[in-house]
Amino acid sequence: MLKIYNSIAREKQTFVPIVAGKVSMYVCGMTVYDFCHLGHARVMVVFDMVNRWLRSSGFDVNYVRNITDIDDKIIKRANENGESITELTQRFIDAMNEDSDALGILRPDIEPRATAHIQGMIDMISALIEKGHAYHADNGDVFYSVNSFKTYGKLSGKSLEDLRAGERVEVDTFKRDPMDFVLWKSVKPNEPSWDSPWGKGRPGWHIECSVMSECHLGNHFDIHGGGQDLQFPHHENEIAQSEAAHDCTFVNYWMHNGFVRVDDEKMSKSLGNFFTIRDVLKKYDAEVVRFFILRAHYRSPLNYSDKHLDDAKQALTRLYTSLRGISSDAKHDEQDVSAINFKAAMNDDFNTPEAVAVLFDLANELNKTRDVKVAAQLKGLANVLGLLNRDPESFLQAGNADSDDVSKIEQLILARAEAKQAKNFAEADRIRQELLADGVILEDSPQGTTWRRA
RNA sequence: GGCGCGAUAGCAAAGCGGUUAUGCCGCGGCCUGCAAAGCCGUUUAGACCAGUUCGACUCUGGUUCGCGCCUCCA
Repeated sequence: MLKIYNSIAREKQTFVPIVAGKVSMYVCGMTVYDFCHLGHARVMVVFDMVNRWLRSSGFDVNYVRNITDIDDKIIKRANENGESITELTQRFIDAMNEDSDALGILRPDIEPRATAHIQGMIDMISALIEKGHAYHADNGDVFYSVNSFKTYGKLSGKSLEDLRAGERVEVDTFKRDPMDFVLWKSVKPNEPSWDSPWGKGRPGWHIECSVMSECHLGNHFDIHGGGQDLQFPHHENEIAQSEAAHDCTFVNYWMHNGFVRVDDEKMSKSLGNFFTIRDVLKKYDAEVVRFFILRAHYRSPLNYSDKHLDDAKQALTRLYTSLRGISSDAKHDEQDVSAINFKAAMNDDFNTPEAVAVLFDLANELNKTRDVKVAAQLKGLANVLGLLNRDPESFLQAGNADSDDVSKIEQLILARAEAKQAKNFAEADRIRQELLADGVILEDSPQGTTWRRA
């Protein structure tokens, strides 16, 4: 029985899908005006893990992750770069896909783009106006009237009074209430626009997700995910829009992943303390990054530093080392105690740290027994998390741009073998040290010498 | 100011009202020409103060500290 921590209920709840055996899941994806950073990596990896676990539990999953390809920052960046919005967004969609592929993320079933759903947004906004939930203001914008939605604030636990009392509510004279948010922005010079009943303009941010989820998953679906920072106002506003437009519950389970932090502060664009995925991948193997994310619980904060990545690398190396020299398939036995423990952990709100601990228990058992069945168990369970898919040697020997090339390493190993043969241990040790200085560790065994990178 | 989350060993990170989490690091041993890896053993816990209980890291209350949201953000 899968339990999910439901943000809107603030507790773990047993997951019951709307349609037995099927799961409809929508995750807020990227705004494509720049490279993805580690915070984005976390959302992608976390919901990829959720997607994989649901599928391996037998659910027929329909996973939708949107792409926001029109918004203020995109327009601004395109103008700065002197390129078209289409060029800019396509460039960063391509980059996002490269990063996501590197991290071993399965593509969502559908990746809708906001600009392909303008008509749907116009339709929903019209419906909201008709029902008295939105109004066309004097400045030409269309606003959502938060007062018209009695349960506004139920997701984030905020009340309109408290929000209005907050210090940071910006005053906009065209709004009926300071908390009203924009559904449609009237056109401004040098901005893209679409025709609408309210004149030329473009959509506000929140409406796209209400429309794209409706289009691909219907008015009412199972899981909606995203980073914690989207809980308010984005997801709160989505609920207001969708539930007002459809008169039914929008989403059954809300999932929010925790932040990636740097020095105990949230990694974010505005703070400027972010690391792009591609920069991190220059230094660390993508699987190490994936493992680093998965060994923490998805709702916990995750501190990023080289030290923590190094630690994750060491740990993952232990798993791969245990698999060295054993060829097995990646099929696990569901009845084995390890699979039972793994499943219990994953079904407890996707407790990947505990699931990963099961992998280490198996690695220990494998090191002792060298049993092919244990190897298959380890690989099979790890694969559910998108880990340990590679040949161990290729992981252990993977280098980067400035690594020594393999032929040089093999030559030195050969020379060392000769020295050892001649009992010239001083020379043998000298070669070992020489390679070690270049980050190459040699390991002698009765079958010969193997190597890996530190 | 309003709302919420957290505090676990040297570092990271989970479960659990009483029984080894797990990984890295450290230490001792086995193994090795020497190493590395591995195996065996082992040192470090539960911010603070009360309360509940036969028994609390785990439940309750308070204190302190940290973080997040309330503005674009994954």
